[in-house]
Amino acid sequence: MSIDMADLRRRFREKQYKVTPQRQKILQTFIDNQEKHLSAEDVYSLLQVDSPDIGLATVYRSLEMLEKLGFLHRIEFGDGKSRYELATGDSSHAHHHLICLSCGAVLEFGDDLMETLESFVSRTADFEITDHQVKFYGYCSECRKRDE
Amino acid sequence: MSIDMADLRRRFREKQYKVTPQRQKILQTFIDNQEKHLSAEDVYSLLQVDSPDIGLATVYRSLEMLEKLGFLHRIEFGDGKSRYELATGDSSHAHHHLICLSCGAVLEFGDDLMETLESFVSRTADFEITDHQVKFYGYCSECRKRDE
DNA sequence: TTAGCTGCAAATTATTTGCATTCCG
DNA sequence: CGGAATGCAAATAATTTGCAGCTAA
Repeated sequence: MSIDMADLRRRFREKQYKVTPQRQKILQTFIDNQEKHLSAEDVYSLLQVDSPDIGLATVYRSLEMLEKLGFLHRIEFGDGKSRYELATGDSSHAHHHLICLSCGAVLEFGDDLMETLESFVSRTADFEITDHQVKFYGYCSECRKRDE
Repeated sequence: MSIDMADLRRRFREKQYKVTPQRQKILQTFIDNQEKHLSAEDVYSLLQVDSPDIGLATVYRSLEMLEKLGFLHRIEFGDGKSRYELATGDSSHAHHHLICLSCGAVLEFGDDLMETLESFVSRTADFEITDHQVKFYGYCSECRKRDE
């Protein structure tokens, strides 16, 4: 169910894109950091250790293409930079975030009610939905405990 | 149910903020453009006509404070710039967008199922939800008609 | 009066682009 | 080999900040 390098090779061939070591390492970075929401700069820093030769511009270009090919999903938390996460098969469809207005923590959660809402919207608005993104803002238990 | 200048005056007094003509005009711009999602640059341009003396930095600073006070909501469509919309009383709580991946159109829709989802999440994740934002990506009827 | 605002310009930050060089297929 | 991809540096674009002068309370 998860993405691997074989997928990458296959999908790239289809689209005539070249499988370069840079692109593989960038995708690998996401595979190795499943739970994180990495910005271009984050990916660049993580890669510096093993591949100090890779350029930031290449990271940007690769993130864009990996998103177009469906390997990654872009998310905006409103902090001025785009972040990406691995589009893991089925669940790629639902990435919901709980954003704490106090400490800025980003928690994840999965759900199923979304399916209901989605079909409702699709029917009501005559709009073919292919993906969705939900963000809930509020206060996490930690902060509530601390501030009460 | 909608926000007006009297609200602004009242809320500003509470927080010791000054009611300047610039701030009033910026809020007025949103009142006059209810259905739009305005970026800082958009607001600045709209104001140039009647108030060419207002600075872009002031627009940025005002948008930030108006959001903090709850007059505006910030939304990110992933196009590199932040946008704002009037936080209209109750319904401020729900701003859902249908974003067409083909033409980029942003349609709005309101719903009630969200309430259900919200209470579910709140219970499951021990997170006090104060606001949420939902984005559905897909294809609008126009584009589907054209491209089929 | 005076702390808070404003406009302007300069500084930052994220992202994009031009181009000579390198490399996958 | 040849077009696509890369690295670097320069260019953009959005947003922020420093500061001297203005103004609402």
